[in-house]
Amino acid sequence: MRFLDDEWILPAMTEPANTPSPVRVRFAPSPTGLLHVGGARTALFNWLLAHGQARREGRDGAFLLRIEDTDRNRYVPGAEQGIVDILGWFGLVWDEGPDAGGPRGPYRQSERTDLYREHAALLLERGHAYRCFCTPERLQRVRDEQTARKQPPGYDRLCRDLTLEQIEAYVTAATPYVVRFRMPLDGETPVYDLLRGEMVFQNVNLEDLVLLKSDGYPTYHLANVVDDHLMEISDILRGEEWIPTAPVHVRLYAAFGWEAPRFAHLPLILAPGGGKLSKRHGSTAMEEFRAQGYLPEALMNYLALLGWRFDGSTEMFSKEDLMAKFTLERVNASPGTFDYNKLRWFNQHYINHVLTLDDLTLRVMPFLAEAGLIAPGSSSPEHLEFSRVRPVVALLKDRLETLADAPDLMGYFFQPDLEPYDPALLVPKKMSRDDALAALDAVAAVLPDTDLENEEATEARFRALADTLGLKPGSLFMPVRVAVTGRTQSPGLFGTLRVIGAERVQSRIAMAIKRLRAWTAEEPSAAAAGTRV
RNA sequence: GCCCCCAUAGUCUAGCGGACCAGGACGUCACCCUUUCAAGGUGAAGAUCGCGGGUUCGAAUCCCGCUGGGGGUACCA
Repeated sequence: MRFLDDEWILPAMTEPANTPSPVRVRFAPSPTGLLHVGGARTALFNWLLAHGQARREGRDGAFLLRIEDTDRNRYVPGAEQGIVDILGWFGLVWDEGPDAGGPRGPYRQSERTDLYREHAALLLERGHAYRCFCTPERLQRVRDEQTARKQPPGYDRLCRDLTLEQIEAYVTAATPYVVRFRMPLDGETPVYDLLRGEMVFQNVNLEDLVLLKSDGYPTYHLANVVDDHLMEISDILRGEEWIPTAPVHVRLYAAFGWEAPRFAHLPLILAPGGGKLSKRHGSTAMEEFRAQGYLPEALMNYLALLGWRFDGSTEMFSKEDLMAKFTLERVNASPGTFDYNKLRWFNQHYINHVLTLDDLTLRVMPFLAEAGLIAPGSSSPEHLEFSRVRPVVALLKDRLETLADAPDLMGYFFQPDLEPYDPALLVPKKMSRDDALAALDAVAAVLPDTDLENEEATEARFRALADTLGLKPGSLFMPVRVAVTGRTQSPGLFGTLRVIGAERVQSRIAMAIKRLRAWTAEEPSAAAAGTRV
């Protein structure tokens, strides 16, 4: 199907009348620690806007990763790699970044300091910025005094109008200085936000923010504006905490003579009790959720819905669904509370209903290996433990809320012998020790010539046995369950027996009989008697 | 204190002037299924649409005020 010969269609194809403008967005974390879920959601929305919405609309969409490592004091070695790793695990891919490269690099701000210094100099030259020689101590003192007088704290602009002579004196004395932005003293600055519409700020309330620190590194405000312009960012999607300084950024673009990108300030993610989501409430870092056995799919689905909505009733969204349906227009402006419960529900749902058994098995294996239940190895179907783990996962996946639940739930399938358990568990309520013993004896007797592979036949046999003993089926099943698993809760008995295997089933029942006898002899006790009627 | 943002059940939300005595989901409770626990199914409770004024024939939906929650107020991002 080619249109090359269609003369009249050619011009339109080579030179579209209205070239849709490309959408270039960025996620710009600072490498100061682990990636917060809020940051992950910001990254997600950026990515969805560029790779999803923009591309669907026939525009170019690029997602860049930029590392904002301009704070030497908070820099954490290895944090950048951690962020790159976890974003990859989360499922995001970027077109340009410190690792991926790209035409607008470098993508690490510490490698762009010359650029910031040049731009600060430009602003100085044009009178849009000034050198401030105030010491941090003085600034602190000024703030303290203002607070004491119940005045709004802020820089008193002492250095805003120094004379040339004064400046020269400071410079020759090699006094350290910062470069501050010269904000208009009056008037107002409107900021247009894609989610909120126009927000108007009175310039009197805005400060002469520091652009270049005395160590020569830029602050966020300068680096951000310079980079976003140089990297041709079209849309800034960032956290709501940036709203207060957005007007300054707008003024900065104007001072440089640049067109400002569009802004969309994403709503904050709040903690269950209100306030910032912090350690006190539970996990906050993506790395922690990964370690706790959350699936990236579930996390993505949950995080997408925390602030974005498709139609109010659809809730299950795969990555592909989000790509196909996400629109910035449907992002909410109001903050949302992080609901650990709902996240768990999504995780459970993906584990039990979305992932294939093979996939789930592969993901569970590292957790089992970590707990020492299976041999470590690569996560692939070739792993020698795969065929052993798979049937166990099939049996227990419906009660797995996180992958990390696996070791506890599955231990007895992998260990040769059971961990010690309370023999009293072998005797169900309303049953006597002798009844339980009789049941176990009867089962033990029948086991050698029972084919556990045939669940239905085994069940029929056990039911008949219960009937002969005058027991309800459940009363026979429970002692067997406890004998074989060491606990009162397990998957269906016959599937459990099948997977554990005849050999271990027999030895565990024999052991249970032994312990039950011993237990009764040694402890004809009140506690045990009391639990039974 | 000052500046700013936000406001539908405990939580996430649908709703964008009349079809809403407000819909979905998590959570909670009950029942069903059942060999235990889950999962699953069915159903229920839960919202004076934060409050008060307007505008309108009519407001959860528009406007104003208040209250509440949150954010910012660094040579951190």
